[in-house]
Amino acid sequence: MDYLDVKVKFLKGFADRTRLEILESLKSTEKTVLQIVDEVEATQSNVSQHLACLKGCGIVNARQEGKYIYYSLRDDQVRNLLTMFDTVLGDVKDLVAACDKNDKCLCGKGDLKCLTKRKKLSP
Amino acid sequence: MDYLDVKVKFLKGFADRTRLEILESLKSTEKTVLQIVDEVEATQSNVSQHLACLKGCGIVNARQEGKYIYYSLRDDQVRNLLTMFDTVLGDVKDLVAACDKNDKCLCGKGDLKCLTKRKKLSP
DNA sequence: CAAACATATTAGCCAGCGCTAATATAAAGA
DNA sequence: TCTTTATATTAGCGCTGGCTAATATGTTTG
Repeated sequence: MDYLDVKVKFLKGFADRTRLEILESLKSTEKTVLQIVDEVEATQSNVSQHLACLKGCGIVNARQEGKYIYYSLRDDQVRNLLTMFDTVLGDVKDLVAACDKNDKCLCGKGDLKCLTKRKKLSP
Repeated sequence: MDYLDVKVKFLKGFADRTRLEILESLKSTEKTVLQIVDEVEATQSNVSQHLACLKGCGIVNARQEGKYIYYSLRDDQVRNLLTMFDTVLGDVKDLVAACDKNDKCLCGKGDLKCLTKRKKLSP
């Protein structure tokens, strides 16, 4: 696993809707798994898996206290990165949102091949 | 497609090895598709697809000049983001690289379920 | 116009990974 | 110890999306 692989893994850590919701909820303060489950639209199992993923990607930390496990953003660098995502998106979000017209991939679930769809619609 | 979907799409744009290589090669100056193909380990078709993707994600710009199309990083915000990735990774890259031991997902190609593998190894 | 060059598009394959449902582990309290 | 509460793990399904190979589109030049 070379440096680029590590970078890809790290970035994939952010590139998921549920994980972004979890990170958003951790921005203010550390939280237990159940607290996160309450704030996010996902099951306990699902949240646990995403937290394991975020931890493995170096994005969050875990701290055990009795029967609770508190998760938090790893450090201020990660917090800054999250903020920067929003800053950069401010400029381009409208362009990026115009999915069906310009591009073909990463359009999210159920919408994969915009081009394919377009062709099938106009025979 | 709400704001979170847009954010996910934008971040997915960065979360691929080939695309990161392309972006790295565009960091210095704008380039044509063939110039990029030369610098990156990928076919022309593959690079074209990734460029379409990066453009749709608002990460790169395209500028036609005669029969050539020059691609470049969208703006300095994107450039800063790329730099910041490396900065943040500096702290955690060793931890993130230790994949097989701690976590189960986003380990890159061919290594998907580390836990499953671990169980199969110890019966 | 035809040939050559540059880039984009398409279909199809298959691995990655997010989700659910069920089960396991672990800590705390009765 | 037995039960309850908190979290983690596993298997398996299904969609996503990256890759290849072939073809199409577009632009320049002879």
